[in-house]
Amino acid sequence: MASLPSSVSLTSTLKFQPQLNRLSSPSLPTEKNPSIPWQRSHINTKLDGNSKPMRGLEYKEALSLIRDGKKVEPSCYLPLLQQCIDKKSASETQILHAHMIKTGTHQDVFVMTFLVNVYAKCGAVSNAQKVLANLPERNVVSWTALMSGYIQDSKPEVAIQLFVEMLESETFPSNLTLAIALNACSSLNSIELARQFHAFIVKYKADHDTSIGNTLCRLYSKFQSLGDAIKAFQKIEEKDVISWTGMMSSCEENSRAATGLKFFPQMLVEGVKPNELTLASVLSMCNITMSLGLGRQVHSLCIKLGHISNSSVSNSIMYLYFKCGCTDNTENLVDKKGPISIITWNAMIAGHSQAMSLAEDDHSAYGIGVEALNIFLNLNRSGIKPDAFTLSSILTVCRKMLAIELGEQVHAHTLKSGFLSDVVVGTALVNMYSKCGSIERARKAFLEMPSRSLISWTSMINSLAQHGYSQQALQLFEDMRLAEVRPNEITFVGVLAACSRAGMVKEALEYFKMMQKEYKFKPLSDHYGCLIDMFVRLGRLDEAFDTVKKMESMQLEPNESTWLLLIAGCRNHGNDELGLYAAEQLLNLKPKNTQTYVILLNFYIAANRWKDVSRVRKLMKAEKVGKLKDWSRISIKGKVYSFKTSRRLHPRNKEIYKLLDELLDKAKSMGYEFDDNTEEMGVEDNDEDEKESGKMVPSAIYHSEKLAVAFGLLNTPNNAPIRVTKSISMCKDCHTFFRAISSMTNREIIVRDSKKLRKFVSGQSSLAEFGNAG
DNA sequence: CTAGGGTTAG
Repeated sequence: MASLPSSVSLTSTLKFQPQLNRLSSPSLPTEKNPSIPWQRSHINTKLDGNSKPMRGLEYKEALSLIRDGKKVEPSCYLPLLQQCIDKKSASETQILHAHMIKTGTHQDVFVMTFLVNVYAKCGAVSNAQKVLANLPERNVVSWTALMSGYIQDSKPEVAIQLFVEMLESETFPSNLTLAIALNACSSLNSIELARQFHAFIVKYKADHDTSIGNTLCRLYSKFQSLGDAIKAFQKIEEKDVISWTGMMSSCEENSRAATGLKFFPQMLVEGVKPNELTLASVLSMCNITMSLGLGRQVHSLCIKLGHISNSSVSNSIMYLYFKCGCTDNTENLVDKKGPISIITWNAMIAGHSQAMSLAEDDHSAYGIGVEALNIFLNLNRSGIKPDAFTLSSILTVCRKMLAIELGEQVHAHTLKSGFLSDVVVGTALVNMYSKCGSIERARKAFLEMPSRSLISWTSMINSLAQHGYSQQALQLFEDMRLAEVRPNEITFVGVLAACSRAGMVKEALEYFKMMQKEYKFKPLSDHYGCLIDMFVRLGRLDEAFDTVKKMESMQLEPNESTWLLLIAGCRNHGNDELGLYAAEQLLNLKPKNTQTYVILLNFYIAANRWKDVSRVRKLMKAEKVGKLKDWSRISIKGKVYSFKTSRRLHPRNKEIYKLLDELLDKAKSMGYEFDDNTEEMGVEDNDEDEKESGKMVPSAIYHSEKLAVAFGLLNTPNNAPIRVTKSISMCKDCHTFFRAISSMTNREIIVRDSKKLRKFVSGQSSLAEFGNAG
């Protein structure tokens, strides 16, 4: 038994309202109020042992006696009142209440106390209040019931007021009362008040109690104070499954899934058995952190504990396997007895969509995308209707596959099924169109949205910035602020990118400042990246490098893209010393990476440092660094055709090469000059002969994208745009050549390579550049 | 009273 302090002073602990300061101290347990408040389950508003749910017959008997207006034992009302709670029926409660008054039962304090509880739980707080007012004495149960009622009635402040009155009337709160009071703090969104209650709780050593501790933990989590949540959790003497599950959920809510997962093995070690909710929570965190290994173990645990048939659990596991690209083991997870639920379908599609980002290269990502589309087709064949989750996921798949035609079909589907008004679907459409090269349709989709979220605005701002529409991006940012939508860090990435593309140094620095001063956002690597990019574009390399140093001083490690930006700038503006430094940093950061070596090589080639070129090549050989795969692809009528530089794989290659040669001649006559790059593409060798001859750089005349475009010209209608995707960066010559072709053939040519999207219309080109989000 | 639980957009 917990010992109680000899006197209780609330004035030092609870300072919510001025009147609290006038409180007298509640007295110690008395006959009137005999409970030791923080003993768990000592007081319970539910019926205790002798009033288990009545058997049908007894219940009916009691009911008929009451209907007949006969007097019954007070305890007969209890199961009937319990029924009223279950049904949440205030009117039936009133009928019973009237009967009690008629038969004199309203003198029974115990039954009437319970009646307060019933009214409160049925949402009839005023009735509860009246009953309480007529009671000769109040106890902790009736006070607590009333508080609970007011919370349900969305009047937490009244509940707090009642708590104060309760103390004034020298009634001690039970652990349940305290838990309810804490919930009132939660509803009032007042962490200050919660801390006062917490102090009160600590003072009476109730923080060791399981229910109280659980409640405190969740409360602090809600107030985004995870440290306090963990402290509250640690104070709990007997941590039950709810404590552990709550602690882990709290971590998840506060974006600390990895921390949350650490509690799981501890829980098992302490011998607490996880239930379905625990497992669902753990799996959800596995999904966030992509913990496949742990996920597998949890999977077998779920089977062992018999929870695998729980659909939340099995869908979570399936999602994990798919998103980690691990497609075995998934068959058994689908319940084959009934129709597959839409959530299961969605988990499969979303899993594939996520897996695309992890794929080794674009080619395998494309394959996973095709899988996702097949699942979508099967879903439609099964007769189940796709929902907003399905459509937004599948639009993301289209975005990642750069499949604008498919995206258009899904768009039509969306319109037909009425999900176009869904904000997430609308945002997915904006991004799909933007990434597939159509900023016009992205903008149209954005304007047609009935409502826009922070992410919608951010997507549109970033899209405009990526397509080089800096002014429009900044204007939209101002519109967003006028619409009173609060931007976040990623919005500012778009804003700074817009400034960077347009060389607006002054504005960029202003927004950078605004972000920190007005919005209290700490700059991220991406924000610095935009500034570095801006200085690099302007050839202000010193300032670019200063920005890198500034970034380091802010404890932000420069990343791959930081160094890549610097290297590109140094190559364009001939700063060998800084460029080499950056290249070496990159090599430290990503050793054995093909891209890194190619960059290093190109740097030396451009600087005519041939000794270094051969040194790096030897190093690549010694370290067995792989080569990049180069191919270009074009999709015509749903079929995909792949091309490789200088290869003659396609059955119609004669026509293709003939057309290319013709176009080349014609372009030359119009002033185009072929520029065979000395640039090392680091691509895989086309065949053994070429390797033998030592020809390291295949001629740009027949680069794979040229072959693909020629094939497109041959096989699509005269006015159709030609869309080609390429696995690595496109070279300068192809760029100039496509400008010429677009004017000669009067065709729109769109090429998406690993970094940029280029659009060629009537001899002009426009560029969309995608950062990491692309 | 503590316990929500599968799947969507930057």
